[in-house]
This record gives sequence, structure tokens and C-alpha cells, in this order.
Amino acid sequence: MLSLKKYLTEGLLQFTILLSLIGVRVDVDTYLTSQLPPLREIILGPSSAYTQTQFHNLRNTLDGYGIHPKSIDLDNYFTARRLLSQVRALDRFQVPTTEVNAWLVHRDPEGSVSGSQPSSGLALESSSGLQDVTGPDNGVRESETEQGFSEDLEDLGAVAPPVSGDLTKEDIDLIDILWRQDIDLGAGREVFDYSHRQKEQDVDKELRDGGEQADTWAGEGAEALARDLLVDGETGESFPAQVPGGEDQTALSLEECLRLLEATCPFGENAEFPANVASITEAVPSESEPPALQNSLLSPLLTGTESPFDLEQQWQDLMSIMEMQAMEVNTSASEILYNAPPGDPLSTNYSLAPNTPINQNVSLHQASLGGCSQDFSLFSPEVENLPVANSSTLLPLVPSNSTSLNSTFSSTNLAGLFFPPQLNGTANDTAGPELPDPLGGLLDEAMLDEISLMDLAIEEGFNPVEASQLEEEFDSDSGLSLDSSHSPSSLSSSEGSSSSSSSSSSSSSASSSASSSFSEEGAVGYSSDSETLDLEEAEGAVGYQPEYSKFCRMSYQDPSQLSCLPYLEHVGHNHTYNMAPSALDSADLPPPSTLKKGSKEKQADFLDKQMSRDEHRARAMKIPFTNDKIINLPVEEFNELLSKYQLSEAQLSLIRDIRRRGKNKMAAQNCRKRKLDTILNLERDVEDLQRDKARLLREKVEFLRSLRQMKQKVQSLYQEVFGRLRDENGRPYSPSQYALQYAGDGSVLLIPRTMADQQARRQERKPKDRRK
DNA sequence: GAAATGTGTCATGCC
DNA sequence: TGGGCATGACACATT
Repeated sequence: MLSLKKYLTEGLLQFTILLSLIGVRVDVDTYLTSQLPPLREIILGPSSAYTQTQFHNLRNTLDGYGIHPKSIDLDNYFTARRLLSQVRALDRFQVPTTEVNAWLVHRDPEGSVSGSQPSSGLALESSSGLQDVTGPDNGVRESETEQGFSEDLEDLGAVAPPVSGDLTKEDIDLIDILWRQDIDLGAGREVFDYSHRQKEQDVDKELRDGGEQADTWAGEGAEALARDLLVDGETGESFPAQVPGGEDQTALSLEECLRLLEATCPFGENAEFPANVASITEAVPSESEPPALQNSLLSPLLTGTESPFDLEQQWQDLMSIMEMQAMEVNTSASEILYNAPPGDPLSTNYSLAPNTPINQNVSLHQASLGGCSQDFSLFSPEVENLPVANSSTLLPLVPSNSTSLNSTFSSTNLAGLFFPPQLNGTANDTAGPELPDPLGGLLDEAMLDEISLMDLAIEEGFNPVEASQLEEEFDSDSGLSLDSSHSPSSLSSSEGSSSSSSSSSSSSSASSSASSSFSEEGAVGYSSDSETLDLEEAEGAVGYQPEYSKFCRMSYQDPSQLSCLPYLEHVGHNHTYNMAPSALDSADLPPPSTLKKGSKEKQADFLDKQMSRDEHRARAMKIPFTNDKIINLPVEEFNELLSKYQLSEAQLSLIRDIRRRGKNKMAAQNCRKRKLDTILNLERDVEDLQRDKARLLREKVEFLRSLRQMKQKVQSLYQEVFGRLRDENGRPYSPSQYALQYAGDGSVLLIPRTMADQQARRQERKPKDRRK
């Protein structure tokens, strides 16, 4: 999440500045797809909703087991997790909007990427920007890009005031947003102001001189904070007010980007994405074909038997494939994307789907890559030699009974999905448009299978947003509530409560909550009406040892660092699922040094606040053993323990309640943990299924391509054979009167066209009947 | 102040 | 039958 945040922020800022420099107003929110969190959240930090659930999600992941959420080792874990997810992401095809932006900015300088390169189909397969996003060297490139942005941003942060003089108001606003982000990360705007920081240090010095020993931690914390602010550990941003050469770098970066924009300006104005393929084809540098040749595009395979199609279903099929591409198309999918057969409308739509993230920035795409022609040039070179199957030329060539199909497809060029232009392009004049389709039935069957496959895929519709969110969840290292407790506000409030007497606001609130719960419990029959919270009395309880088991219960592995800090005492959530009580006990023991500092009263007050209600009750009832024992001892030992003491009925009742509640509490924790595990497992399963689905769809596309190639071969052979046939007079047969018929034994027969049509119709009915 | 989330507790059912 | 566990539901605290 942080990397996304950083990446988005940096990319958006730089890009918006560039656009604003050329007078284009940018509403950055519109560039965010639904799979990204709101811009505000990305810039200002994740919401609490995200931060709170991270513990469980991470802890419950396979490699997250054993790491306590409050453990400082979690940082290492998060780092490892992030790296792991980056590695895993290598086989994903995800095109966040801003990544496309970065690709654009970095494409042009390489020079004229163009859509006119003859071998771009292959060349771009290895070097196209989209491929870069997921390619093996993606990490390197991305990091380079990120670094570039980061440097620029650092410079912006460092020298923003002088630069902003030349910037527009929007630029300043964006820089302001960045500052706010830094503020959110703990660095105030004044951090950028050297004089202000100096002032702050002076104030700190004064405070230290004042000799506030109780605030030692705060002073050190503030000092450390001030030190840390120089380099933000979270984002890697540097905040120093002066960075040598920073201004030059910024200027260079802006200049470079301006150059890019100048180069792409003509396309940049064309912000509107072409709504259909027809408009795209206009942009394609297509070679004009003579009408005769275009007429030959019609395949004899395209007989009326292939219509009518369910157009809506076809469209849904395409959308499902596009969805797949948007959600999770891995490298091989992108390979398909750019290796698809010429004119493959699937591929065309991959690039042009209005719902894909790429198209959010389509104008930019066009800007730097020379318009949509790039999309076509990405395919195999053959397509460039073909007239892009303009439906308007295709339309009249199709047999009359399929006009409905083509009239609908005419605007979208979808017909090519099932009627490959490549196939059409190889047709010769002799075959002509009126050649029969001897394989019509067979291929129809295949098509029907395709469609049913697509149906299957559509029914499994999945949400790309979820996958990305899931990844973000796994990747996020901002979910530590410890972090939130480090905030200045919590620091100050906890300081106040810890340094004050037992009547401090926080302690009184804790006490009041405890006492209120007593009365509440009393109302439901617990024998705790007369319980008091008098600590002195409790300490005098028979055999009662003030246990530290719940002292600083928020801590875990390093109590000396994390526990017992005053600012942690209001962290309400425990997150100690599955922790053995003994582990909790040993881990929760406060270091002696901490105990030395406070007076007895403070300790008692603190203990009092940390104790659970049942501990309060046990203390009040003078229960002679610890709650841990009550809860965790086996039944036999527990009964033995009870028999050792002379306990009143009320005490026994309380002990049994404590045991019951304690057991139930652990059970509830386990139950919740199991729930979370189940959810995570389900998420993983969904991911796996989505991956399988994407793979199947890719395979289907491959099969379609193979089928198309087979059709082409068959068509070529058909035309060749038919063209060589001569009647007894040595004249070629007319394709309007005769057709070749493939027999079951492999022989080929020349039959009258009428007969062939009848057979074709018969074969058309067969699959329909089978469907019924 | 509302919503989301975490936690403790109770009731209930099952083993 | 009692103990323990699992879980839904609820209340409350916290964010």
C-alpha cells in the first residue's frame, strides 16, 4: 500500500504538473480505477479500516504465523512479505493507471516508438511498456522509474518554494498535497523550513533544560522524531530543506517531460478514446486495397450457416475476456495480447476495451505511441499488410442470410472474431465470395463449443478489484495499530495520565468502566455487588500476589521497548490470540527499570487499569490464586487447588465463572481466528480459481487462434483444389454452381452447389437439435 | 456522531 | 452429567 501510495503520488504529481504546464486541467481522481483506493486515502494514508484488520490477515497467513502482531520483527516480516508479493506479482498482468503513465513518459525518449515499425509485433513483445509492467525485469524498471520519480519528488519537496514561483496554482496545490502527505507521515510542513526546525530544536532544548524528567521519553521521542524526519523511513522520502543539485534535477526532469509532451501534443489533444474500431481503423496506416481484393476477403467458410449469433452473448464473451485481462492476465496473456493473429478482434479489444485501466489513459497512450495504430502494429506483421478488416467492406461480401450479423458487427469489427480477416485476405479471385462452405457445419460446431465455453467463463465473473485489494492487504505494512499509538496525540494524552495521580482522566475512566461493569454483572446475578476496587484491600488479600500477567498486556516480544510505554497503555486491542498464558506472563513482565521509576501508587494504579474485570473481581473476593491458574489448570489440578483452600460459596462461584469466562474467551479468540483463516483460505481459493479461469481463457484464445489458422489452411486448400478443377472442356468450374464436398473417408467430391447447400443446412440443424 | 472493528461475554449445542 | 469446545449474537470500547 505504501509503495502504491508513493508511486501514485509521485507519478500523479509529476504528471499533473506536466499537464498543467501545457494547460491541460487534470482531474486526477478520474484516472483512478475502481480497484484503487480513493486518492485521498492514497495520499493521506490508509483508513483505520485497513489498518485494523492487517494483524489478522497477516498473522494468519501461512508465513505470518508465529509472528506476534505487536512484535518488532513484524517489520522484517512485512518487508519480506512485500518483496515476496513483488516477486509474485511478476506473473501478474496488472496495469495500474499510473504505471501506464510512467511507461509513456519513459517510452518516448527511447525514441519514436512507433507503430510503423514493421517488426514491432515481435519487438514490442519484449519491450513494450505493458510487457515491462510484468516482465522479468519489471522490478528493475519499476524501481528505476520509481527512483526517478522519487528523486524528482525529493527535489520538489526540497526546493519546492523556489520552484513553485514558476508553477501554476494547481501545481502548488499538488505540492501542497504532498506536503500534507508528509505531515500525515509525521513530518510537518515546517520540517521543510530550516529556520522553523531550528526554532523547534531551540524549544526542545529549553524543555530539556526545564528538567522535566517525567517527560524524558517525550523529549527523546521528539528528538528522535526530528531526526527521523530528515529521512522518512516509511516512504524513503528525504525532507531536508536543501538538497544539493536538487533544483537542477527537477528542472531537468520537467524539461525532459515537457519535451515529451511536445512530441506527443497532437495526440494529447485527442483525449477522447475512439469509441469503435471503425474510428481506430482510420488511425491505422492501412494500405488501401482495391475493392476487388477486399471482396476476396470473404471466406467461403462464412456461409449463412454461421448466423445468427447471439450478439449480446458475443459481446459478453468479449467483455469477459477483457475483464480477465484487466483482472489478472499474466505474462503469457500479454503475450497473447501482442501476438494475437492479425486483426484478431480479441486482441484489438484487449487494447481498446473501454473498461480496462489502460483506457483510462488512452489519450496518453495515443499521445506517446502514435495512436491506436500502435495497437495494431503490435500484432504480427501480417496484419500490417492486410487491409484492416473494415466492416463496411466486409459487409456486402457476406452471404445474404448473414447480414444481420454483420450489420451489427459492422461498427465494432467483432465479426473478425469468428471470421478472421487473415483468412479472408488469402482468398483469391477465383474462389470468390460465393464459394460454399464445405466445412461450415464442422466449424459451426466448434464455434458453438467456443461460445459455450465463453458462457462458462462469463458465469464465473470475478472482480478484479478484490484481487488487487487482497494483494494490498497482504502487502500493507501500515496496519500496525502500534503505529497509530505513536501519534503525538496519543503520546501526550498517555503522558498526562501516567504522570498524574490516580485520579487522572484515563485511569478514572478505566476504573469507572470497571465499576460499571460490576454493577452490570451484579444485575445478572454475579456475586460481585459488594466488590470494591480498593487496591490496598486487594493487595492484602489472602495469598494474593500482584501478578504482572496483565501488566502491559499489549506487549509481546520486547517489553522493554514496546511495553510499559505510557503511550501504549490506551491501545485497546489485545491481539494475543493463541498465546499461551505463560508466554503472556513472561512476555508481559515489565522491566525492572520501568518499575523503579514509578511510585507504588502509580504501579498500583497502572496494575489496576491493566487488570481485567475478572481479575478485579478475584482480587475483591480475595481469591487466593491467579486467574491464569483458575483458567488454565486441568480439571483435576483445578479441583485439587480448590480443595486446598476453604472458599466460600461466592468465591467458588466466582472462580467457576472466571474459569468459564476465561475458557470461553480463549475459545472465542480461537473461533475468530479460525474464521479469519477460513476467509483467508477462501480468498486464496478464489485467487487460485481466478488464476485458473484466466489460464483457461488464455488457452481458449489460443485454441481460437489455432482454429482460425486451420480454417485458413483449409480455405487455402479448398481454393487451390477448386481452382485447379476443370470440366471436360477444360474450363474451371463455377463456384456458384459447384462446391467441394469432403466425404467421411477423406475423399473430396465435386457436387452441385444446391446439394451442398442442403447438406450445410442439415448440418446446421444438427447442433441445434443436440442443444435442445 | 456514525460506522467499522476488536473484544469479552452469554447462550446454546455438540462431543 | 459435567467439562470443554465451537459459534452466533450481543454489548461495549476503540478507532
